[in-house]
Amino acid sequence: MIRVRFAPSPTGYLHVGGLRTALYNYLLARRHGGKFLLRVEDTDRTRLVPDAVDNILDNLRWADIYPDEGVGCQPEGEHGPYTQSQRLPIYRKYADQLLEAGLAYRCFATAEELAEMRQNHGGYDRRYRDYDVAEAKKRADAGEAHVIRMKVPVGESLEFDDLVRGHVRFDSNQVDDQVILKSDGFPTYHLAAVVDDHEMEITHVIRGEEWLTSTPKHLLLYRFLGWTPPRFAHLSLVVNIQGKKLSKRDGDVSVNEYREQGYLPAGLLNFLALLGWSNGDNREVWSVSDMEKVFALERVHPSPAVFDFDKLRHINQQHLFAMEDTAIADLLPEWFTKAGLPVPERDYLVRVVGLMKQRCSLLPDFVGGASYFYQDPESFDETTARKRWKPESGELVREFADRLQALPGWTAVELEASLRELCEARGQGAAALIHPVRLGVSGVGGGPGLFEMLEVLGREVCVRRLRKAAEVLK
RNA sequence: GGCCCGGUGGUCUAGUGGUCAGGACGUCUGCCUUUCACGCAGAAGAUCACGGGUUCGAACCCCGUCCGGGUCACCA
Repeated sequence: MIRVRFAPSPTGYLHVGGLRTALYNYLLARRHGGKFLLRVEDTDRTRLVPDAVDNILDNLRWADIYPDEGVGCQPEGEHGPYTQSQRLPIYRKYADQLLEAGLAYRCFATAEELAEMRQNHGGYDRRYRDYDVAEAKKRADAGEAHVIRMKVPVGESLEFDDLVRGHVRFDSNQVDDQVILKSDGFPTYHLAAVVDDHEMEITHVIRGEEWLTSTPKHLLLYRFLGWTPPRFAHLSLVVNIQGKKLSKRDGDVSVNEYREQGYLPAGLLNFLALLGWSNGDNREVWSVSDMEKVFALERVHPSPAVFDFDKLRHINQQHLFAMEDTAIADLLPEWFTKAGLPVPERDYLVRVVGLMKQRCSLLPDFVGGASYFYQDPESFDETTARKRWKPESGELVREFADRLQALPGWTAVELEASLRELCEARGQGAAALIHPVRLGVSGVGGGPGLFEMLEVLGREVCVRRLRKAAEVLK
């Protein structure tokens, strides 16, 4: 049984790169009928962000890639607790075990000493590695602050087969005697992750490339503890156009921001999946449930990927196009509320969606980008007015408004017939009225087919707006 | 700087010895249309980072170089 985990640290909000990592983990679990767990790695008390866990949970729920086990589940599961700060005795136990086995040692170097070592010879000089054990214990028992470091063997080759990068080899001489238990009694990432991954029976560790170089330490820890390591898959980073790790300076990096801009979770997820994964068949539009059926780490490739906003928008639009008008309409009320507009009646909204769908790529496009369906235009686009509003337009529009007032039916077909009839009677081409009417009724030069638009808008609204436009424009 | 990973049009990618190097986004052109968009048709855009090999034949295999990134914390 495959068991994978997404293990964010609550030092900030969920990042798009984090969501991609979570997605790949989730997909692998689904593909093989395994379990996807969520573990919170909060061992750094200095960087904790109070509502980070809530944010991560909330965004995962939004994306619908919710864990099967762990934080956020009710109950959490049998391998808990899944929050590292609640597992301190466990880490302590293993640290002690390593101490007793002589695979780790107490180190009393102060922050000042370490800073000096870094300056002078570029790293910890292992000064306590061979320090007398009894003496060290005595100092520790006396309450002296210290950390526990792992005793990394000298001159060994540490290698493993990464599922996305292939064979990777490190020289143990490059690995420092990593701190595994801090002086505050909390474990570092290295110990905590290894212990938890083992105890939680994780089979595949899928994480970002930034962890690649610490994998040899983890391998050593597994060996020291007598455990079999899981398989590893190191994902490339999501980078900006300059090739650097995507950061706040590059714009929107937290999932929240995409959510607030009105991207569909399906669109964001699809786009993120494509940043490093492809099925090899030229298909690009995928639902999560379709990806679940075919996802394979072998098809994830190792080079970094640039986050391309245009492509994201396009993928999102594809998902929008694939949705039923009613389903889109169901998502819209909150966007009206956000825009400070009353929520239109549902049937009306569904009709608007039908007309606007091809013209929208984000949810708020149906609101702000179609405002004339909900409010009379406050102004008329100047460029369009200059181009389309002729001296005789006012009179023509006024006449058309009168006709609409009296028109027996109100279908697009009847509206069109009426307009063309009037134009013919006045010796004008239809365009002479079509464009001014569009401008008058919507305030802008583009939009859905005019007659469908008038039909949806309704008689009263059209007549009112046209009369107003004929007055205002000249 | 040491170590590690990466390198196919601007971007995401397909491709593991023989194809005109395929697809998508974006860009441009045309068609459609009452407009915008969608859609359709087409175009431009790649010395497959570079240099050596191996081979009858390399984007694909080997070596070197360059460039980019990651990592070297009592952060994850």
